[in-house]
Amino acid sequence: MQITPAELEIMNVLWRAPGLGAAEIADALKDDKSWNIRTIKTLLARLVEKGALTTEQDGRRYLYRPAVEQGAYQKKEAGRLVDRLFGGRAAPLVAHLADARGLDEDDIAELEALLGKLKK
Amino acid sequence: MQITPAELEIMNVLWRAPGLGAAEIADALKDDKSWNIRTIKTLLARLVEKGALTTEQDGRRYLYRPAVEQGAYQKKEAGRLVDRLFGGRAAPLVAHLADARGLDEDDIAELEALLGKLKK
DNA sequence: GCTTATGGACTACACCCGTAGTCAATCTAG
DNA sequence: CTAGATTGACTACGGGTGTAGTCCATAAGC
Repeated sequence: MQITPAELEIMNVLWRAPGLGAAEIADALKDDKSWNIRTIKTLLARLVEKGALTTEQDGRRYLYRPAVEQGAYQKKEAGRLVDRLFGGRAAPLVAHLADARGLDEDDIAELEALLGKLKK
Repeated sequence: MQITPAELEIMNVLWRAPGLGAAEIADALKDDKSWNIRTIKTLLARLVEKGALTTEQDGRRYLYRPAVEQGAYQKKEAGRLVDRLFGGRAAPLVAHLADARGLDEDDIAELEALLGKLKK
């Protein structure tokens, strides 16, 4: 199930707030993307068609909610990136992230906890 | 400078061994991808056109070498993924990677060293 | 009640991408 | 020297993707 970058914007909204209608999604996105409502409806239709969203009739309109778990999707995509760019090794990716964007205190603490658990 | 997945396969070869000709690249890829030499040449032409490769004439053929650093490209793409999928936070990505693919001893050691340095 | 806004369904269209094919020139094996 | 292989340049083409437009039915404002 391939989700394109534009479609992902929609998914991100619905993962945060499942069960919105097209107009509400448009509203949630209006600050970041200047998308015509038609565009959003096209993306919604494609996502439904490819099984990434389910619909529920609500009067004259549909309410949309994700049919795929955000975590599962993130995991799959992260794995793909690591394979494509880093030959499957995760550590260099983390090093790059640390360098490019900097990890803050919380990130570092979180990672340390994670490593501790992994070493167990 | 957008590099597509297919183009990235070429870049990966040239990052490892800059200065190859089309036929040599085809040879380096023949085990993983069953690409026609035409396909490879098309990808090379597109990469040159978008400035990701430089060429050097060598008799009747070209030798290709990357015009972008692998590290810089990796960094940019890693950042894009984190933004698109994780709202900019790196730690959840690492958690996913650890979960999905498992980090081995070396990875863990590497990350610990990295965190140590970051905490400085 | 008429007009206008809104909903979903279907259609459009240009550009990108993967995957080659054609062509003309040139190199190479016999 | 001739026939085939190889090279880069250009062309092709179907499916995916971003970005809407059209159509028809219905809801809502006046």
